[in-house]
Parts: sequence; C-alpha cells; structure tokens
Amino acid sequence: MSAPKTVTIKELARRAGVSHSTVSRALNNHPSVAAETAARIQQLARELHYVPSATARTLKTNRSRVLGVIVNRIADPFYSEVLGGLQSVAYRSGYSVFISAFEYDPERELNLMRTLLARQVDALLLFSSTFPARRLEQLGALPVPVLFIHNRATDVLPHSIYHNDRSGTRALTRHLLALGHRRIAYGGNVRGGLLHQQRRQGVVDALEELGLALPPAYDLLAPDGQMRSGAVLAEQLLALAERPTAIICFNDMQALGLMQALQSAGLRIPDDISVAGFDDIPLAAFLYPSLTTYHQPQWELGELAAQAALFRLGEAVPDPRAAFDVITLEGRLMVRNSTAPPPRS
Amino acid sequence: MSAPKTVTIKELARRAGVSHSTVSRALNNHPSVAAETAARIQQLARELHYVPSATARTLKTNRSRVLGVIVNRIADPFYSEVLGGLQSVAYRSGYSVFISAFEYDPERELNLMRTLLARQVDALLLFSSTFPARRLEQLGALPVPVLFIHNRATDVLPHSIYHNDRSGTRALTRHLLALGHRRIAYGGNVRGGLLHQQRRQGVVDALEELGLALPPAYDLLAPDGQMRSGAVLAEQLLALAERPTAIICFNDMQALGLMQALQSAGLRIPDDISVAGFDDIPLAAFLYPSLTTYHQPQWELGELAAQAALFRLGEAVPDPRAAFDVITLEGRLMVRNSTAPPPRS
DNA sequence: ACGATTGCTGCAATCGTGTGCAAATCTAAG
DNA sequence: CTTAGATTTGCACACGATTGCAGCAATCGT
Repeated sequence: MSAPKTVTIKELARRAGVSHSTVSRALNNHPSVAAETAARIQQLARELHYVPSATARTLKTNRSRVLGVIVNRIADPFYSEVLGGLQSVAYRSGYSVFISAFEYDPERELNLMRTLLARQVDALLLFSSTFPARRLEQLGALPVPVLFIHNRATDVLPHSIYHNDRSGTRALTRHLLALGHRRIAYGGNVRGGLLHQQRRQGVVDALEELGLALPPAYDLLAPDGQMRSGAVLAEQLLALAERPTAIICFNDMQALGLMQALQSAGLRIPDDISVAGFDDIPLAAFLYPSLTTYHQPQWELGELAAQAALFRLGEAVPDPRAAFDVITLEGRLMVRNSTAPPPRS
Repeated sequence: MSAPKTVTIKELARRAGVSHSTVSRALNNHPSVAAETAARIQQLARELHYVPSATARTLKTNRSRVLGVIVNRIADPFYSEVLGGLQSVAYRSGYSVFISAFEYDPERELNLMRTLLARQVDALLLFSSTFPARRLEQLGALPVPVLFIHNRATDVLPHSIYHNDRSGTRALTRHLLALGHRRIAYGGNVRGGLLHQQRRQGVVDALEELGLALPPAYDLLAPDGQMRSGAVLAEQLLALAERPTAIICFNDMQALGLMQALQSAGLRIPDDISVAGFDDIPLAAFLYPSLTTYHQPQWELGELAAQAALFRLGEAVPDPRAAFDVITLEGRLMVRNSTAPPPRS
C-alpha cells in the first residue's frame, strides 16, 4: 500500500504558507479571502487530493447532509424500487443515505433508529414503521425531522406520506364484481397494521355498495406480506367448503406466493380462481399469469419522500407536494391476466 | 416540537457531578472507574436518553463503523438481494452502510467514491465497478481498504470477489447442446467489461468442445444489462436470415426483456426458441416461462462481501473465505422451462 | 506511624473543521 | 507623511468525544 496519510486542512495550510482558517475560507468561497489566494489554495488542494473531512464538518456545523432510511427489507422489490428513487434525489442534492432494514423486528427497528440518530443524520425516513408514536418517546426528544411513509401504526403523525389504500382495494373489488364475482376473499396481513385495515376496508366498501358483506370465512389473515404468506393463504383457501372465486391479496408478494401454491395444487389462474395483488411491483407484469393489481408509483414515492425530507431541511426541491404535512398518493388499477370472470359451474 | 437540545457527555457529567472523562470511561466500561460510579452514570444516561455522538467518536478514533457501498442500480433485483445480505451482516457487527448507485455513469461513480471517502467510511465496497485501477489514482492514496466485487475492469486487483462466469455460461451452453441445439447465440453487454468477456468465452469454450464456433452473426451486443437491452437483442435476432434456435443472455434482466419482446412478436418460448439467462434473480422462477439460468448466490455474496470488508478491519467473522485476497464463488445450473429441444423444422 | 501501592478521578490535549473578532496590511485621500 | 478606511489574514475557541498522565485519597505492609 502507499502512504495512507490523509491530507488535512492544516497540512494544506502549511504548504500554502497561510493559516488553516484562511484555507477553510478559501475552500468555502468565503468573500473575505483574496481572489488570487483562494485560487492558489484551491489549486493546491486539487494537487494534493485534499478531501475535507465530512465528519469534522458535521461535528462543527451540526449538519451532516445524510438521510437515514429504515425499511422493512431492502431485497423486497417494492422497497428496492423506492430506495432507488430516494437515493437518486438525495444524490442530486449532495446527500448520502444510510439504508437499513429491520426485517419485521420492532426491536431491531428501534435499534436502527438509535444508531442512525447517533450518527447524526439530518432526517429520518421510516418506511412501514410499526411504531406507535408513543414508543418514539423512548428515544427522547428527537433532534431531527422524522418522516413516516406508509406508517402502519394507527396514530396520526405530523410528517407522513400515505397511499390511498382504501380506494385501491375498492377499485380492485369493483373490478372483480364487474366481472361477475360474488364470492370474493381478502388475504390480510397480521403485521400490516393500518395498511391492512385500510385495504381490507376498501374491499368491504365495494361489497357493501352491492349490499354484500365480507363473510368471516373469506376474511383471511396471513402472518406478513412476504411470499411465504401466500402459501399460508393457499392452504386456508383450499380447506374451505365453498371456495371463493376470487381473492385480493395484501400485496403482490403475497399474491405471487399464493399463485404459485395454487398452481402447484392444480388450480388454473384465472380460470378456476382470480387473484389480485397490490403495489404493482416491477415483476407483476411478467408473472404467469401477469398480475392484476393496484399500481403504487414506487420510484416516485422514493423521490417524493427524499424531497419531503430535504424540504424540511431547507433545501430547494422541485415537487411542491414536498411541502405538505401529509401527502397522500393516488395509484391506479392495473388489469392484467390473473383476473377473469368466475367459472361457470 | 419539544426542546431539541441533544444531551452531550458534558451535560451528563454536570448532572452526575463528575468530569466528562469519567463519564466517557464509565460508558465504555473502562476498568479504572468505580463500579458504583459507572452504574450510576449509566443509569443517568439511560434516563436522559443520552446518545453518544458517533461523529465525534469517529473524529477522535478515526474509525466510523460505516461501510460505503456503491452499486450500479439499487432497484436491480440482483443488487437489492446482495444489499440485503450485506446490510444484514453489517448490522450484526454494529456497522451501518452508505448505499449509493452510480446508474451506469463512471463520472458519478468517481463522485460517489469521493463523497464516501470524505465521510470517512472504514471500507469501500465497489460492485460491478468499471474502474481500471489506474483511474483510482485520481483519488490519491486510499486511506481505507477497497474491495471490488464483480469488477468489470480487466485489471487484477488486490481484494476482490469474482464469480465463475466462464464455467457458468459453459454449463448453460452444454445444456443447450445436449438438448440438440447447434445454432446458439450469445447476447453480450457493451458495458459488461470483464464479465462480458468471461461469459462470452464460456459459450465459445463449450462450442469448441464439439468443434463448433460462435458465428459473428450470433455474437450479439446489447448496450447494457437492463431489460430494454433485451428488446434490442430481439430486434437483431428477428432480422437474421437464419435465426438461432437458442440464445444465452448476459443476465436475467436482459433475458426477461428479450422474452417479452420475442413473445409479443409472436414467437413461443421455448417451442420456437430457447432462452437462457444468468444470475438467477429471485423472479426468474416465476416468469413465464420460468427461466433457465445460472445461479449466483446473491444474498450470500452480499454477506461474504461484508465479511471480507469486516475482516480487513480486524473484526471477527464466521466465514473463513473472508480472509482470502481473491474469492471466487461457484454457481449452479438451473434448468427451467425456457429451454427445450430445438424445433423440428 | 509512615511511605508505598493501588484505585479512582480530573486536567488537558487532540481529532479536522468553522467562525467571531482582533490584528495586520494595503489603498488612497488630505 | 499621516491616517482613516477597506481589505485580508491569523488567533483562539468551539463542536463532542477519547486518552495519557498526574493528582489525590484510601488501603496495605512493616
């Protein structure tokens, strides 16, 4: 290896024959430093590959230009898409992002928040947090803005971004009703919190419009929003005396697992049973059969979340919605091949 | 909001009636502090929600417990899976990760490296970097270990993790040959660098075993490894006078785009043409038809990369391979439904 | 009872940067 | 040539933590 001596502002000052204060000002284009001195110092800085220590700067200025992000799972196609948009906006404004996953573990989520706060992030972005605002008090007075995106706890929170889940599943249910389905099930998510409640309610809404109800036997619950939960749903579904002709899942991942399990049990989709998801993850269009679902703009959600955070930090951002206290995004129905009229029998 | 006054070590010292040095030692379980004093201070720290400033600690100790990671695209299913494993290992050792994407832009990649170094990460992990080692000199003497994973530049680098690409495509090609295919194409990647060369070579190897060659007309090149490149390949393929009966793509994303384009052009897969990918991204099994591909252990790759970095930093890690200078991972052939014997005609 | 040892705590310097204020230099006018 | 004013630079402290060293009190040995 070569000499790992990092060149500091003092070293630079020594070589330039000025004090380190002058160097600091020169590099930050402070007006009170002579133009030629500044140019000379900047030139020297380039030659020596000087990189200012963001750490020291953060310590001094109390601003790190770092966003802390906590999601459920990075590898989840939904979140990875969101993170892409988020990081991209952050980059443009010169921010970096800590990304961490709590993997369905509230303990870990709290831990991660502590860590990120200790690292002095300028803002905290919590996706699908299961935290009731009350538990946040465990962290003391929060020194930075905290944004909740798709919050699952049922509190009303100051800065948050929601998605119109209820009208989403309502649209999906109407679509199925229009196809002629009358026996429609909903596959819930125990850990879904508010998201689960809203999505379930949308189904109930649409059924009620036709004077129908969601029978308890069709009001299902899976342990989470991952693929394996789809298999759990399939089991419950196959055990029913009178099987539904259609099912709306909590999200696409669940639907994916469900379709796979149903297909390997010999059922044909959509001929024997229609399946719908929620989110429209990028692969939804490429499944077999391609998945009818409700589209959430994921990349855009990430961009918006980043902008909302940056706005709170006084940065200029293009999207005017970033200034809102509570943002609600609208999605749209994506009809594909996993839904069709119910079987004749 | 409540008072955003962050409680510092001095404040804590004042309230406890000791000096801040004692507080520091008490919190770090330094042996030379009286047990009861330590207990009292720790108790107080908890009550006041004291969080030590990682920034200050980093400045003083010159260790941040942060890994800097640069990938091509976060939203790419391959990388998001890798990042999941990586972050998970990092978390267990108390490390945080900066994750950033250079989106196929070398300029941006260099920029990100600068930023992460300025932020004093303890190690830098570069995935699919296009950097020749020479260009790294632009950054001066690197003060931290840099690991290259799936490096695309053709230099030999000190710390790196590779995948056995060549034997991967060789296995895929043999599989197709065994099915009876003789007209086999390869869909390359202009920006694939070393990865592209190796994968292409594997195809050539297997063909040569039977005394065959890869004809120039079947030696294709797409602009990158994303879906849209699959469409480009499809166009080239359909324009050929004598169409190949099978094609091996640079990676799964390309294969995905290709299949879609071919199908919407009326071709049936695998009846009319067999398609194979590379990587085995999680959705490969759920495509229609499910994709024959070469499996790379993505989550494990992320875990291993993190461990290799942590090992360089003197941390204890479970996987002994982490100590190797150069690690090569082996994959395995995944035969699914996108490949079949060639059409009779 | 007295010096030596041990155990605990505080002082002060340091990491690399930013910044208020004083000091030094320069410019130009009287 | 003197001096006021403008311009440029340096001194010194601060941010929040870690750590070598010195100091002080308590305990021990003889």
